[in-house]
Amino acid sequence: MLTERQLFLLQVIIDEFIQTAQPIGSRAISKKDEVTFSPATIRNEMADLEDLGYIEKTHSSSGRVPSEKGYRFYVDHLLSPSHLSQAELHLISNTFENNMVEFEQVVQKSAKVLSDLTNYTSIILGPKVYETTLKQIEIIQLSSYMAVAILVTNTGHVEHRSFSIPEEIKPSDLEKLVNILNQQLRNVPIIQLHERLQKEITMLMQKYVNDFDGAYQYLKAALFDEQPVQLYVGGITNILLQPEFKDVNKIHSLYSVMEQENAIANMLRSYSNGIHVSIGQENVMDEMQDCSLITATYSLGEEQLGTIALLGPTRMEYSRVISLLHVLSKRMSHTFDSWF
Amino acid sequence: MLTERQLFLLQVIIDEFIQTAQPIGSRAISKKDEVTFSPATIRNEMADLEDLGYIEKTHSSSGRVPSEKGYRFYVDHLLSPSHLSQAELHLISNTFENNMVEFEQVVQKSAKVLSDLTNYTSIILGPKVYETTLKQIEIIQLSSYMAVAILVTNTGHVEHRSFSIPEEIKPSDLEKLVNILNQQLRNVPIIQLHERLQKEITMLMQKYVNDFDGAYQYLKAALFDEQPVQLYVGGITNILLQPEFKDVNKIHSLYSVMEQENAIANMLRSYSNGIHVSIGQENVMDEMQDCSLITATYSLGEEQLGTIALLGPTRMEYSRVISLLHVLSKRMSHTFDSWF
DNA sequence: TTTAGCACTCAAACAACAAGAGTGCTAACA
DNA sequence: TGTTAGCACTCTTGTTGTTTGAGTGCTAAA
Repeated sequence: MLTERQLFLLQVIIDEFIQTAQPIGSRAISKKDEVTFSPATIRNEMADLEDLGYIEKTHSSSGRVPSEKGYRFYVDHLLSPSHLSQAELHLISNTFENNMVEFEQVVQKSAKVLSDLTNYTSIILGPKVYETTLKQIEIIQLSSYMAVAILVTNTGHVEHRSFSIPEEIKPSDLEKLVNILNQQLRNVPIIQLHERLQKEITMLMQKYVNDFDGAYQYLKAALFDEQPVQLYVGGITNILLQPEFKDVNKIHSLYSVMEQENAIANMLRSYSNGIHVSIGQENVMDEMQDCSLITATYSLGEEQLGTIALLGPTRMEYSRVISLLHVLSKRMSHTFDSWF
Repeated sequence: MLTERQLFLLQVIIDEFIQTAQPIGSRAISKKDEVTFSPATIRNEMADLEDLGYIEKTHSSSGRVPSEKGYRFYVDHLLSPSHLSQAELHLISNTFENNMVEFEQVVQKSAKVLSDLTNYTSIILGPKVYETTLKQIEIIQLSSYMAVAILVTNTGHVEHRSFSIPEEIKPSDLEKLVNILNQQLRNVPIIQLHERLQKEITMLMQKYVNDFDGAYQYLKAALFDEQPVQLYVGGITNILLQPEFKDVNKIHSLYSVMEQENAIANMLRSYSNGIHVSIGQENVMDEMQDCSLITATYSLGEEQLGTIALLGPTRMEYSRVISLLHVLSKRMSHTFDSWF
């Protein structure tokens, strides 16, 4: 168990290191106003904290630096909730007052405001469409052999896909098909579309639509193939401002993994409700083991829609970032709720 | 005027430097099989080439490095068209044989194949929608106070925008409005939409639709506000592999400017038909003055649609990149032509 | 005109050294 | 018994000097 004084010193060391990125020495600590005891005492305590694994030396006669275990303890036990400044709250409010009416817009602006306020990199996983329901399907013919299929969900999400129409299929067939699809599938959850289509509607359609099989084959690919994940990244260059990323190789490996949107998306999806902090080696992705990742979720009603995250060095302003994510995820959820 | 031998030496120096990124000395050149004269002779010639400004020394006793004037001369007069390898052509063919049916898909895959083949960064400006014509407008009501407007062009491009409906407007009004819009505006070039709407149709609409002014105000914002530019970037991390970008500050300034999509898009738009090479200081953007940018255009019929570009260090494989852009821009144009 | 020879220059790598920040330990102190 | 002053020791950082090697320019001979 740590003594009061050790807790205090650990907090001072981590707070200081987060600000300066420099190893902290006993003399520097003793100079602080809040500190009443001498460098020698501090050295003794620091030796103990080091034995316990909370801080480390970069070399045998250097000052101390928080270890990952130290950050973990700090996040779990020492964090005082930081209150955001008026200016920060104002900036967030401004972003959301801008009368936004689209998911994409909200998510994109949130990513921007997060990265602007923190100087870290924000990653937001766009709202998943699975739980939404179908509002309408449209097929619009562009030429005799091309058409675009459009699918609208109850949340105003629009998917579209162009496809080529085989010659055998007449426009009238296509029209009938769309009518049937809309009649039968309206308000069906997107995730059930494919199944419902195969089980219940195939028979019906074959009866009314000539060459249903041909049409269906094309339409299926156009409408129900899996859609690309939507990942919004803000302030990717902020990483370059951090002194821990002076090395081009580090930057390269981190940026490379950021390009793999699917992997990032899956990783983000794996976090449940609430705020999660992954420090250094705790991260699943190897390339992020010099970083900390803080995640939160946003939702529509009870339904968790997506994840917002901030990526920075392990020397992160945990307190501020957590408060910010808290405010922003609430704000996003609130905005979405207000629409429906 | 340069002598034959000077031309030859300039070519050798630039070719060699493009491969190695190291200053080239007289001895290294003399060792090449094609070179029959001695290091001393080469030194004399190099001194002349330096006086003329085509090559430079990095310090007083170093080997020579091409100057920007040297690259410019190389590109204008010395470039031998490189023939692409079977493997390269194959990779491009594979990309395009994948039965693509959408602009976005073609552009995105092209960006990827370009960056993969070159290890530079590809930037593609998405097809402009101005010259396309309106195929159809749809308005789909999501709830009593929200709707999504969808606009489809003859090229299968889909724009959509959610908007909130003021209470005064009845669904029936909305429906009438859409009908009139479709009747009057079908096949009108997108760029003329706004003007046509104001000049010719306002009167008609006011007659049939209650509270037209209210509805129009909302719809206008939803449909006709300027759309965000579409910029596709491939292989942004490739820049980090180049030895000239070991410095984090350089990377930061370049990446920062790449984030300003509008500025990049405008810059790319300013290039006319054909292939253009901007070397170092020739670039309009300050942040790119250590880079070379090579641009080409793609089109639909006679209509220039967009720009594809490659960004790399001034020490770029000009010959190969130009050949590649040539092939790819043709291939893209061809694909689009085949659709319409 | 070309080339061999040679003196000269500069960057890069390395060692030696001083300064400074910080530590651990011991002994004295409250 | 916990705290602190004092001191020897360690390691990084910055400076300076040296060596090595690649490359140049110039001169004189072929």
